[in-house]
Amino acid sequence: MNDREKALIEAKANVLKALGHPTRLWMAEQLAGGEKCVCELAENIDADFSTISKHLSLLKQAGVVIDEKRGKQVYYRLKVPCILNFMPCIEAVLQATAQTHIDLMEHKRVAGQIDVL
Amino acid sequence: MNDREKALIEAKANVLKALGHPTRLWMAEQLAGGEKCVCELAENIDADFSTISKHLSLLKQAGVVIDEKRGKQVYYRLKVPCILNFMPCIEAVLQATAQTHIDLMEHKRVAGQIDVL
DNA sequence: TTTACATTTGGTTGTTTTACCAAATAAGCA
DNA sequence: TGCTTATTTGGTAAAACAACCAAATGTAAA
Repeated sequence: MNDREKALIEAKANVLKALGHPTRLWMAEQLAGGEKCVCELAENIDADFSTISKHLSLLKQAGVVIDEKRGKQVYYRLKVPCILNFMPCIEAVLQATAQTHIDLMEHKRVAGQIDVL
Repeated sequence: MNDREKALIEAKANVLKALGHPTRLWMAEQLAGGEKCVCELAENIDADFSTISKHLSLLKQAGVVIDEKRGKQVYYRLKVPCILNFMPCIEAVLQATAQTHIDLMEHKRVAGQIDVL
């Protein structure tokens, strides 16, 4: 792997990492419905304003959102809306995992191993 | 946001976080081409075997991959192949960011501000 | 049944992330 | 102008992460 490839994969990982936090992912999902100001987002997040601001700034620096100040408020919106197209697939991962757990449990029952635990 | 929604968003963020590391993202991309054993992946990664193993185990715990031991080797594969479908969109984010930088620089030139920096 | 190989686990350390508080900044309004 | 509201920035402590080394495990082959 050469330097260019390495830089590319790092950049991509960085975008995914930005979305890899519950608060930030939630924010991105909210913004999929259109731009919101910080205060609107904050209404539904139980965290300090400064924390919220830092999450937004991280999303911005990762290139996921852009901000625009209008009057007293700052509005954020998704820079590239496709960013949430893959949620169905992420959910499929979760479902596959859940199914694995169910299968495991059912095997246990079949084998009668629950009783001995 | 209720508990169930909270748990769901945390689970989804966890999958994204798992992919949000260059080594792990690279591994996932490799596995998109079919299963590989640890040693095959390791060939192209400059890190301790134990580090590699831990990255794989994190991907597994996030539900992104599954492993199977065959003989002396352990083979990993993507559990839900769609997981990489969104790379084009991630790349679009990077490109949008790059474009912003280019625009910024061009404005600077137009305004002749480079000289005064 | 030793020996060698492939991989994982446990422990440690340095780095990064996250959250909070307090203080700074920026804009509109009295 | 001075006040209030909206948001960001700086500092700090606690938690999580990533990498390494050494040691353990499981499997195959000698």
